[in-house]
Amino acid sequence: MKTILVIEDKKEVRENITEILKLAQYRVVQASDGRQGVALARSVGPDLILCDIMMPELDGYGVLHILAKDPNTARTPFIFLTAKVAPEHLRNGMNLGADDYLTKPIDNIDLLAAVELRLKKVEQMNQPVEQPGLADFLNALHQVDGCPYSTLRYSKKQILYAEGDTPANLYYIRSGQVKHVKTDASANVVITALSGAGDFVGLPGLLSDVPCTESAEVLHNAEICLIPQAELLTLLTSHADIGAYFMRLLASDVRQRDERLLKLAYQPVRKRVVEALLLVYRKFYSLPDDLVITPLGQDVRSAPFMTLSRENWAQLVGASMETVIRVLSDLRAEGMIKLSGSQITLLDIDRLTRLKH
Amino acid sequence: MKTILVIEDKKEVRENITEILKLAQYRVVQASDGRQGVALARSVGPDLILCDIMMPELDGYGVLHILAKDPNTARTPFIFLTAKVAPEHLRNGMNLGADDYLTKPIDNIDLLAAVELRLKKVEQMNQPVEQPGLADFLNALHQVDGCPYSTLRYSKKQILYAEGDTPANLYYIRSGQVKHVKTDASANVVITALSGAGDFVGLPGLLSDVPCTESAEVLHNAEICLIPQAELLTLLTSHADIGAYFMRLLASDVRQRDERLLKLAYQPVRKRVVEALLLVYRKFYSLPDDLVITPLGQDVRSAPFMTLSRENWAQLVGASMETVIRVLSDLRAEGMIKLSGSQITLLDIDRLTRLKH
DNA sequence: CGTAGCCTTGATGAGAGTCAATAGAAGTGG
DNA sequence: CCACTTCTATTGACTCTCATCAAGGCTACG
Repeated sequence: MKTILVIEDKKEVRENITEILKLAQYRVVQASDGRQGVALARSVGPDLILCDIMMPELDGYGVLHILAKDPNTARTPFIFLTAKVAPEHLRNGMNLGADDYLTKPIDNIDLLAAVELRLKKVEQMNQPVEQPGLADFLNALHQVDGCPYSTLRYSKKQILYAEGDTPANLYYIRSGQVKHVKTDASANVVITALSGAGDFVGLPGLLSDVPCTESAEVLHNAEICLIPQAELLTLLTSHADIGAYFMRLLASDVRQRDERLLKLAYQPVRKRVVEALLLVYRKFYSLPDDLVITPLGQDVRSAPFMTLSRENWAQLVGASMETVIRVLSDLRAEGMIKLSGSQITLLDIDRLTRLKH
Repeated sequence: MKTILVIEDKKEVRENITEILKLAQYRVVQASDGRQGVALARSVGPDLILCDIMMPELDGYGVLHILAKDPNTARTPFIFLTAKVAPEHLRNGMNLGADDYLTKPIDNIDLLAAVELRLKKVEQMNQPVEQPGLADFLNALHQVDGCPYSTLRYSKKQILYAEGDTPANLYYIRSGQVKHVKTDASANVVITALSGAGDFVGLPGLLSDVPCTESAEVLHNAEICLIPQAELLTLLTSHADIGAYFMRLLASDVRQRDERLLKLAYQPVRKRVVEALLLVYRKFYSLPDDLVITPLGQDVRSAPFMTLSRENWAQLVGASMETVIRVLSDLRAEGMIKLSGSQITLLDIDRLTRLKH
């Protein structure tokens, strides 16, 4: 129920208005002079204010002037009530920021119409503007031409950002594959994540102010959009849905890493290698039909085999390269995969998936 | 620069108004009848519309009626210009939703004042409401009484949420310690994170719609605020700064996990045990002075030793309990720590920090 | 045709997990 | 308050996975 504050010194008029408003299902708060009106406006926080102009103590102009300065009441629609019909008075009130102006004797219909309209207007204003949201943002990234962000082609082994960099962009992968690696003092490397078409890269780095603690390197020739940090921040603050989307992405990143943490801690290398094979396969070579994104027309699934250096596999598994090679040889001997150079083909995905150890 | 659309059929009046507005540094678009006015309003998207009432083709009421229904123009302030001063006409216009009403002959000062005021009003409305933001949100969580969220006391071993749950709350730890664990099919457990006073727990779980893949368990008696999911979502959409804050938290979570992934993959148990000791010490027992949060008056640093079961240490390190115990015995033999039951005291933090293997 | 960069296989040993038995600590109930 | 149970910590013995070092093969490319 909406609350309306009526500020009017003449009791009769005030109660008459109150009665009508109450009949129309509004909650009404009455003030008999300007000073009291301001106090009530502040304490009650009405949804709309009806205010007489000519009053003792503090007149209507004064009330509006005061309330317009208070951020808590500045947005409340304010309607003047008065007998004055001279144009210059009307101007006076409107130029102070009143939203409407009812002249006495007040017609009931006019009163209710004016009140209802102003309440509706406020409601309308408070609804978030229908801005281009998440969907448009994502679509824009796929525009072949007219994409609002600069798009670059990267070739194998190029670095998007390295540890220690202060990143200036968020990267959106239109096509290609990117690995995120983290290196320690003894030059040990793990691949912390893989990104493919449709993924964003570099978000955690952009959000913390400290320099990157990981680097991103292109695995296969890629086409990547750069979204400047400033632009990203604007998007995030102005579009709640885009913020929510990125938050979900981060949340899922956290989960994926937890998963890997658990596996790394307790599963033998053999199992981890198989998981890595399936991970890469699912990520890059076998998207479910409804998720296939082929912005440039190529069907990623058509790739007959996976190509990743043994070193990369090792970094993904978290084991030495020799060990990974041995496991791969075993799997080949068991007829589950085919190896030819750096190309690996999964021959029996079912068996790999069911593999217990 | 603001754009103003002037809809007026009389060329002389229109150009006069245009001239004045241009002098006042507005961009002006002119329409000579209502139909054209509507078209221009839609294509140009002006910041304010001045519109005559009496016009051929489509009169001012009609223009307002149409534009008020179009979500793209409904928010644009609309000012009527007319010679009509009869109150009922004024009502007519205002009840359609006009924001002001200037009577001809138009006084330049009034025109500029009215235009400026309405533009200012829109700007004011578009500014996000000065709601309590991030700082207030965080403060509210620490209110001993009057905390807007229900606060519960949890005792050791209580579960906040378990794997498979669909979480309904975000948890804020006012005091105490919580561990996040992840379990696999063979009942292996890793602690993926530790949370203490001032941390939020359960964010990733709330953001993805799939059930939890980890669980959270209280380590030491804790006092925890529950923030309902719905409330959180409201906060996130309405307060960009709170959203940004949580995003940063998630980003830092991702980084921490990457860090652990690397260490788990390549560092020997001994090193990992030492890291875990220092991690827990830094997290729970030696906050830098400016970060000590003692909402309930207790100084966490005063704890003389760390208490965590050997099993927990093992899960944190990602190694078997026996192995961890052996490493701890070694460290004791080397004089770096003191063991008495489940209590561990760090005797030589410097040496532990510098330890290479 | 040579060379650099991968990939592969072998031998070896240290690190870390498992199982099992014992020693303390911390509750529990009479 | 003490005996009893139950959990938790510790130590030992054994096994096995996996990293390391080393050497040889394969492939691609100039």
